[in-house]
Amino acid sequence: MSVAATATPADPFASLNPEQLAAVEHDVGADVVRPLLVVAGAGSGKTNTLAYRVAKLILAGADAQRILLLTFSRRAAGEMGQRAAGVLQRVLGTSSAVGNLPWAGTFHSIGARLLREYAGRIGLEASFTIHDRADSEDLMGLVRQDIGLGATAGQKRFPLKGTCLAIYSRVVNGREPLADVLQSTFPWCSEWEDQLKTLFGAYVDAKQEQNVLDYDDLLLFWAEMAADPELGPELGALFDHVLVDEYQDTNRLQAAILQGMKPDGRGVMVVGDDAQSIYSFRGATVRNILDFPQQFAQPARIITLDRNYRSTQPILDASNAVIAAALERHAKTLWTDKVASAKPQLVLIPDEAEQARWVCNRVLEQRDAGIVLKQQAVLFRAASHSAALELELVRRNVPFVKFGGLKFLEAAHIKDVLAMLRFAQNPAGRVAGFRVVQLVPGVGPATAARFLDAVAEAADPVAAVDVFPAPPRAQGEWEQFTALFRTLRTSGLRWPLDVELVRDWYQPHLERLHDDAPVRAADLDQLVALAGGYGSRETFLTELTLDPPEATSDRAGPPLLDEDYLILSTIHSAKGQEWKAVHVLNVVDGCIPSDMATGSAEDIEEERRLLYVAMTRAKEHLHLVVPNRFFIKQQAQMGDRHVYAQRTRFVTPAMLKHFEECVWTNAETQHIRKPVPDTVRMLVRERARNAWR
DNA sequence: GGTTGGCACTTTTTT
DNA sequence: AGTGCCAACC
Repeated sequence: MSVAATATPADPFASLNPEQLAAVEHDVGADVVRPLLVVAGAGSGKTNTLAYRVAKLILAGADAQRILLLTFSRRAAGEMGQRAAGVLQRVLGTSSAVGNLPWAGTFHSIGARLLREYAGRIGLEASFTIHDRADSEDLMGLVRQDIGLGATAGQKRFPLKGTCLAIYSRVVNGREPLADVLQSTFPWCSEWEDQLKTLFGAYVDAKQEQNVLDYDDLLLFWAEMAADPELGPELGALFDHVLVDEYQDTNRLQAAILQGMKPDGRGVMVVGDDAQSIYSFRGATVRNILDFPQQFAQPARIITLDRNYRSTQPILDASNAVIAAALERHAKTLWTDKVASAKPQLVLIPDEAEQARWVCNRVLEQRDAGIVLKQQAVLFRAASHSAALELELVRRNVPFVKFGGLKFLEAAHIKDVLAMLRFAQNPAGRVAGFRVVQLVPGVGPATAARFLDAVAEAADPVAAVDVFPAPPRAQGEWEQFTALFRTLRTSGLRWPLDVELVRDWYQPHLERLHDDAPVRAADLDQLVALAGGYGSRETFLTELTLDPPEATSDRAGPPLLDEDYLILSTIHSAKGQEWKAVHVLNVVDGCIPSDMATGSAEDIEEERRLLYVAMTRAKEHLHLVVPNRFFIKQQAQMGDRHVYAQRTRFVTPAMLKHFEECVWTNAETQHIRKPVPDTVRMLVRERARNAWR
């Protein structure tokens, strides 16, 4: 987005500023390409810089097949490839296939691909299936039952399966000893250290026996290969250049992968911004970007991009002020030559219902003023914060698409159908098998376990399924299930026929299990359509778990591409994006920072960065909305329990000069706005909190 | 052995 | 408020 209009078609590189150009041309054509760290502030043309460098490398003779480009999402990878291709096309004047980057993707998807290729060499079946987080939790739960760590082992409750997985994942991704992770992040589970160790050992065994990998394995196995004296260099030699985007959100394991593949750092370039690090809950650490310069045999060159091409100066002033209060950071102050007089607004609103109405009004006003809905976004800390707004939008017929939060793939009926496909793909996988076989009426956990044992022990799964005695209460239904399994295991089935067969088999179960079967059936039709876009069952299953369709829409079906719609998104999912107008909901203590994340100073710092990320998405208009009265979720429909919220602690009184404060009261609700002394507020807040302790 | 009903608990962000 | 877990019933 930073391309100045003055660029001539012949030399698109002329549009870059000196720092960007330095990054793009760094050691191009040199014998040794030294490691490079680009510290790129929000809106500083980071994506462009990466894309231009790729183009420059290819123009200088690099082989596109030997460029590894690691991004945070599939979407980012695609966009980067397209931009690079665009530059090449402008320079070369023709559309050539050179811009096609076969090795662009997320760490996880590239890992999956390498592991399939190298499966034979590392004692892995190439047909492995991949567990998403829910599957991994389920397996953790099964294993926990198996080894007798039921929820009531002893007097106190053993951690829930989700917590167990979170701990395990943290240990793996952070390369930290279990004891340290427990102490720092899960202190209430410390007493279970020994049992957790046993559990994790059994969990790893189970995955191996069942030929499944979880998200963490994709990185872990890759890191192990990279660390191997024989395989590591071989992997490294596949690529001349390794470029990593959003490096501030990588974890120790990912850094180890880089280190293993390119121990001398040759050809390695990473780009990131420590001020935008918001994934520490996933094991990401700012240390990666801070330590990068000294990580390799030779020190890395550092280039800083602090010229912002996105926002107006008043928006930057406010954002800079917020991040300047951070405890530790790479000092860096964004600047721009986009002048504007309007300051960001800090909008004080009586309550959440009014907030929804106000945002809705504002969005429509701005649309009337010429900003299409797609150029406007509403951002929030947690997916549930947009509930009231969604209702209001539906009521007033404003189309929208929501990013983040509940996904298509998490719906029970979708999971059922996918489980059948996964079971056919990998009959050793117990999570998928356990789920589908219990869909047959009369089959419960006990029968399912015996069935899966039989399948696992047999050399030929189809024969084992045929031989297994039909459960007495499941006759008829059982035969249909086994027939489907047999068909799905037949070679030569033309994808995506598989999905249609499963859907047809599932239809009666769907009607039996769900009242809203017609709605769910429509989802399944969508799944079938989606499947057509993939080449095979294996790629479909892999890609779907690694890159799930992220948007959910309350409207039937995905909106057409040329249709206009408002963007609703969690702040996390808004990373890397920009809009002309941005509204941030619930800018109050308890939401930003989230009440869940005020445990440690680091947690709070991350919340501060979160607000910074949200604010720096805005190009022209930024509104922070502060509802004064805040309804507590999770109470009876018409419940009236609420807390009085306060403006987020990240906007201090000293920063107010950067904002235009607006107070908005609706005539109907004015009576609520009697001033409440702070001490009383705190009391109410405390009481409301204590109700949940 | 499977299903159903009652009790207790958590509560964010995601590859 | 919804889910997950356990224990009593069929």
